[in-house]
Amino acid sequence: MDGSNIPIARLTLPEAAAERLRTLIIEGALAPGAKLNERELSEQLGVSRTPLREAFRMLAGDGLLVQLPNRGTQVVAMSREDVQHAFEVMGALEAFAGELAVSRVTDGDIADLRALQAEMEAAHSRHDLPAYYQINRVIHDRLNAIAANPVLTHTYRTLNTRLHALRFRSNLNIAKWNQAVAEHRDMIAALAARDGPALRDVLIKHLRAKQQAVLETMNNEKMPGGN
Amino acid sequence: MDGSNIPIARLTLPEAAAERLRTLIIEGALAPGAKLNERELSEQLGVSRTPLREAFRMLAGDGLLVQLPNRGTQVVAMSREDVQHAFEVMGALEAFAGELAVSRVTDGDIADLRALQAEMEAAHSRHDLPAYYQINRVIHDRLNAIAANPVLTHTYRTLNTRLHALRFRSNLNIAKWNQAVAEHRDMIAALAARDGPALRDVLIKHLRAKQQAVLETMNNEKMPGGN
DNA sequence: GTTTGGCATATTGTATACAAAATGCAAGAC
DNA sequence: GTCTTGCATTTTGTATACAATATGCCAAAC
Repeated sequence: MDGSNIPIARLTLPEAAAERLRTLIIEGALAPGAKLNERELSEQLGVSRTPLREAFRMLAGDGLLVQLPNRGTQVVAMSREDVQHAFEVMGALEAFAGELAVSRVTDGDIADLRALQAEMEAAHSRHDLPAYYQINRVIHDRLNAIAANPVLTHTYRTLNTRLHALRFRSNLNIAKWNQAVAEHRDMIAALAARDGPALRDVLIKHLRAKQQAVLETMNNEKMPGGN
Repeated sequence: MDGSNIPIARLTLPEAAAERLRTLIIEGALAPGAKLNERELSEQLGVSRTPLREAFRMLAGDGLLVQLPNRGTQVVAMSREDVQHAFEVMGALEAFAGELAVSRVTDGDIADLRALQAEMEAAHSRHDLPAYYQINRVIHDRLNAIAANPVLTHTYRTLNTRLHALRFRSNLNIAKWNQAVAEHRDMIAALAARDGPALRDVLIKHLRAKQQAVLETMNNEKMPGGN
């Protein structure tokens, strides 16, 4: 016996509801700050309020929702400061992932990453933004996988999701895009050279650029001083 | 008007239940791996199953409980690897907190920390372990406060709670205790000197020592290879 | 005109009832 | 004796009913 200890996935209603809500939030169908009416939403999702409320608790734990006692639940609306703080922590986490990756990376991993990098550059040169984002995500996930620390991966993922909830197709102008691709090249080079400190620097710089782009998007969308 | 936007605290039942459970888990009254029967526990806590289940969801999000669909909820039982991974991430987070703190610390902060350090050394020299732990916690919280990044603080706290759940009054022998106190001295010195890299090193070393102590405790308590 | 108080309504919080699934045991087959 | 099968029981999952709280409106007071 031993079916690999992985029972076939059967989502419970709260989990399914949470999954659905997560998507709605990230895609922006549920806007930041939006108040969620339990009865209404439960009817829309076709579940009763009980599992929906459990879904709320899960997403609140992930920082995607905010719950106020007796006043309901709303989609989190991150302030400029929140975004700054989150990106700072992301930077620290990814830098650490880089360090771990340096100590564990194999030549095979590097070959894989180089292949992905080539794909990314192809997407870049044909100006295919969606494909670029897609590969970008794969590369960062891959780095985390090489670091081989599930706690780190989970923490990173949770924070990243919260940031995605800003539906930040950030205004990535050509100059920034070029820079990002170049940083990715540096990243793989540092990893291939097993140069931890260099990788740290690249990753932190990379994250800071992303942060900058998102903050600029926020500035364009809402008035300064706003929430 | 502005009552500082802080409404007077009125805990809802799920929150109160979660709080209580958290304490029970950390104090070890609910042992790692223990299965939690909903009906039984709800009767013991004097609430119905509905709010208790919401409490379960919250604590699962914090990583203190594990929920298996249709098989109930149990207290998390961290493996050796889990502990290693968690400590690694804690180290990265605390090192980053140190960096931030260096850039923001005031002379007043340092005076406060020196006072706390003196208290800690007093507790150390009269072999008062509980007092030592208490002050130790205050100091680390203080460092986080100086870093002034709420996202970082929250992430750190969550992880730290999970580790506390190991009920690790780790076997802190005299040599290790001496070393820990010395590291704290170095920590404050590096902070006072505004030396970020030095503080990083001290904090990571400090965390590694803690990790070591906890892992040794685990080795003594259970058989190797075990969960 | 502004503020206060009270009521009607809407919404969240909690308990309970019912449904579905898992568990354990016992009887039968081999 | 061991393995399977089916049933009774327990436990978790979900819906719904009821309670408590918040919200919004309107009237009355100043």
